[in-house]
Amino acid sequence: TRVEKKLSSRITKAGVTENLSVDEPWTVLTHKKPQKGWTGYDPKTMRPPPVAADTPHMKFLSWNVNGLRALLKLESFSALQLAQREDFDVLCLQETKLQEKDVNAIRETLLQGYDNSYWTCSVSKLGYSGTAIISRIKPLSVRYGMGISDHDSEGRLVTLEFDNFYLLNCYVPNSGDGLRRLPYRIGEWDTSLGNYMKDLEQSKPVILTGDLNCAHEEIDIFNPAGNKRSAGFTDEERKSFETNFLGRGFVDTFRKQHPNAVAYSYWGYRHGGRRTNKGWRLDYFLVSESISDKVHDAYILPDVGGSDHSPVGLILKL
Amino acid sequence: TRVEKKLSSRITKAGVTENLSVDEPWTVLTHKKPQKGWTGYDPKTMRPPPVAADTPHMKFLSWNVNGLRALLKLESFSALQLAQREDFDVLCLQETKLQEKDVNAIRETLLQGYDNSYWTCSVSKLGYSGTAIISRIKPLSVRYGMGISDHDSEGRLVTLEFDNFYLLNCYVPNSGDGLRRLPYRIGEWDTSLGNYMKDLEQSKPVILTGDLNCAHEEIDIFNPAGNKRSAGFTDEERKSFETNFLGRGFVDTFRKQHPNAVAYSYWGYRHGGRRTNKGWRLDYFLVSESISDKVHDAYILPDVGGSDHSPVGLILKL
DNA sequence: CTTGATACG
DNA sequence: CGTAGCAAG
Repeated sequence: TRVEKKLSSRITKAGVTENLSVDEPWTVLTHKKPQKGWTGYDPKTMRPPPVAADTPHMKFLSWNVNGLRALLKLESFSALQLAQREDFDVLCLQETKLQEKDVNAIRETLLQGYDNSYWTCSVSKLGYSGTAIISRIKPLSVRYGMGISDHDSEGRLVTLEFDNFYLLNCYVPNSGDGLRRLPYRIGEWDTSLGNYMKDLEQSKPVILTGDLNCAHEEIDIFNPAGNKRSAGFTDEERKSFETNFLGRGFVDTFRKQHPNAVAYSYWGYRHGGRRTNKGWRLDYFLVSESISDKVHDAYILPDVGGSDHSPVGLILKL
Repeated sequence: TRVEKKLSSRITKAGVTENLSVDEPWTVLTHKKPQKGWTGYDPKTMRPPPVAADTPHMKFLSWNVNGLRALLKLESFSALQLAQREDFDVLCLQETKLQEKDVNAIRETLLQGYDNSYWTCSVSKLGYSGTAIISRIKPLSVRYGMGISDHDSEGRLVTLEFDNFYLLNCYVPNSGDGLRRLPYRIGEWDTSLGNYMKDLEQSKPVILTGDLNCAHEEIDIFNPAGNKRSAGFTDEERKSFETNFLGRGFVDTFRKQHPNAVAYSYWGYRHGGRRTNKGWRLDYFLVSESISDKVHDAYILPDVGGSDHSPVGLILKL
């Protein structure tokens, strides 16, 4: 079964593998061309420019892996190689789909050099949702969930406290087929999360990363008109995104850095979305306004395969 | 997904493929050596001796395919090649795991030259059980089930009437984990099936083939001592096999032909059973005593892969 | 289309 | 270990 998986990945995801070949998705990008004063990442390598050697900074990667065990079975994927190539300090994962009983075995083998890892699993539905933060640096404190039992049974949120900020890794509930969960998502989850972030912000700036399950604007989705009633692009979710996050002082770092970039972080498996770049930008780094000018770059790594999402990155000057 | 399946089959089932390479399973066989007057099949090719050109006969193959759609996806499997190689007149399948809605598409593409096919599916549990008979010759009549509604909802039995016999293709209920279904299996199914066969026998001889889910004697299983409480080798099932079938005048054709052959037709996937020949003989051709001397040969084709069972064969002189 | 849990073998 | 249906995305 291992071998089978690995071969299939090679076959079906050819070109979106570890060798960083620049594939379709990027060719239709309309990033601003690099120009004098450009701070964005290189549209050819899709990697950010180096940070000056004397500038203290931290590098974050955030990735909805759509099942961590499946990812780790892929021959085309190596966590170690990803770490060496991207050199992140902190890795945030969403949709690990792990059960509590599987966490220990995985945490110990996943990544050497990142000895601080914090995992949360859905206790209501096994093998569903699940998030984790894996860090080189030991945080000052850890919190699982937001302290509201209605929102904390699906392993969707981990908060780490560092010296200069809180880092929140979140997998926002999908509104689901027929938008059955839209009321919960908008009326309860998003508002509670916004409140929780504002609470934390009273002591330190906040970074929220993860799959926020909302493509904010038309530029963030391949077919805006056709998806007005699709989970993740309803007016309600987009409005909620603005009201609860942007309107409360959190900055969409990628969009701020790359105002005109058509760049996606998710491509559904269903209709060859990745091949045809029928994507959505659902994965974010939002930061408190007070630290938004410390962003060296926010970026997306669409060449990293193994999931229906690609990782997104943030480099923050300290 | 197609490609994936096919590759995996090549890899995991190497050696048990279409090229008829004689693999492990057979090397420990203790068939009687071919000798003067030997009528059994060649232990090297595992195929029966030819029938004299002027002897009218029919050739039957019977196979628990463990999911027909999965089998047909395998690159290593071709129904046409199987038909050409084995030249059967009638093919009986068990555990097709088809739903009614999938039958038509499959029946039309499965085998040219075998235009008479009769399919039955479980209506109680979708994708469970299911049997079929595929024939060159058009039968005189067809019957699905045995006319007892308690036993007819899982698509386990098809009866075809030919000129000189009834052919029953059956997938006997597995007694299940913890032997939870043993009482039903013994007390209801086996007895009802025996009665049904005796009823039919009043008009014509009967042939029963299929996965009878019982290894009759110690010789029919790799580890008799360790499986005394395993479904398929309990004393209750073995006794029922004798009482309801052998004791009522139906002959185990393979065992009659090859009294000392250690030969299996099933190897569980769970512990590399096929590789190590940890097998069971669960698949049979039983025939009415009145035609038991018309058996040219009964045999097993352990070199045919793609399922946890191998096909079994019968050649009957007419 | 893909993951994972579950039933069944 | 493997097939299949199911929920979920």
